[in-house]
Amino acid sequence: MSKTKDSKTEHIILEAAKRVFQNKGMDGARMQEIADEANINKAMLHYYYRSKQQLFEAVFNTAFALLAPQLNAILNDDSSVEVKIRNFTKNYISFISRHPYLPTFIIQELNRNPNFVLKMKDKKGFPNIEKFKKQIALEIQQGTLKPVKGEQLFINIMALNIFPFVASPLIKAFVNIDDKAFKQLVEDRKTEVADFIINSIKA
Amino acid sequence: MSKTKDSKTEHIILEAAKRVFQNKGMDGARMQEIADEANINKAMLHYYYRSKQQLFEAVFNTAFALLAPQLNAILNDDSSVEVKIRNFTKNYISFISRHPYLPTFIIQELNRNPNFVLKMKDKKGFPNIEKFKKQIALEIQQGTLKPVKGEQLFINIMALNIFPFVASPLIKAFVNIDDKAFKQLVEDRKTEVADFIINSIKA
DNA sequence: ATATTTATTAACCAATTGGTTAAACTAAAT
DNA sequence: ATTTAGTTTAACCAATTGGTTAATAAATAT
Repeated sequence: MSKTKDSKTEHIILEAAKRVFQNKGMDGARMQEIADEANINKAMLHYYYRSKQQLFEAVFNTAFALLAPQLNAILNDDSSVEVKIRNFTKNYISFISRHPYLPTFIIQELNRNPNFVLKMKDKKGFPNIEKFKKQIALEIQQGTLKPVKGEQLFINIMALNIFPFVASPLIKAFVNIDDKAFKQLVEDRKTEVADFIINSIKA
Repeated sequence: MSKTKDSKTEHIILEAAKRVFQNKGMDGARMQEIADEANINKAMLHYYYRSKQQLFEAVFNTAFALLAPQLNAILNDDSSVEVKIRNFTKNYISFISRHPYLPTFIIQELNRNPNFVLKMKDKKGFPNIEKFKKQIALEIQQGTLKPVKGEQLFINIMALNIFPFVASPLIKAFVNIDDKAFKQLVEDRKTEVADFIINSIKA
């Protein structure tokens, strides 16, 4: 941490901005709405964050900083692939249930501005897949896993865990269930998804 | 088809609107930009579609109408689960490669306005999961499939097929590959994903 | 040919939006 | 006590945006 300042107002603004950007996106969000949400004069937003763009980036960065360690858990942890997948699935679904807006927000904004992710890649703590790939190759060689490419397995794990949250309105409609049933279904996935993956790749 | 009209201009506008809405979304799109894209006066947009909202809905409906039959393929086709999954995966990935904007657009806009999907549910042709659930239950009983809930399997199939397209900027960054390598990776998934699923559920 | 309906355009408009400014208020430093 | 620096506000501003209008051009019907 470089800034010891972090005035109370600054923090209140960031929290309000988080809530508004989260479900309106950059384009849909209005500075006035953020100000109202923070019970504060609109000029304060510019006083602390200069522009909408900079306020947005502050929100995006904190959101991403929250998500990245979750992914690093599965990429860099030292336990066996099976244990990692079981832990990750349970933890990740539990994590997202507490921040359901997160993946949608990040994915949506990265699609809007794909070169935005490049700035992130340099920062330390940015998820890197290399160690995971080596581990997969090793376990295949040891005979505990069927042959599978690390990249593809990683994508599958991400897809199975994240997709239901990103596409929740679609899923609710197709499967024809209400919010409560959806919540239960997601809860079930904490073990369901891990079993599904392990079943597929275990030798 | 009710309208034999469909003037040429009307069609040009819809195509232009598709392109703009597709990568800017409802909030980010500008009527003037759509007009420019169509090489036409902005007033024409209102002449044919009255409002931005109605033009958007026209675009959304055509997009959804394109996607729905793809999903019905796996839900209502009569072949075995294994065959269906193999066919669907290959066809769907090939389909989306031709319309890479589609799933992101639909998911993004449904998240922006979740009750929008309710209007869709009434229309015939809206994907329904019931038949698929019965088929899964039957094959489990016959001993060709391991026990698995139809809803969860359906979600897994959707997730594995759709997610890479929705989260492509994120995946490219994590797996550290460029557009070309990503394209190859997606191409590989035409068989990869089917194998992954079948491996997991086959008794 | 002429009237009438349909298509198209340029100019305009009111509302919204991100951002600024100058003045006022507050708290800390002298 | 008073200067000083930081904080907050109301009012304002220029640009943008979705949408309208009135006039014109093109096609269709009579």
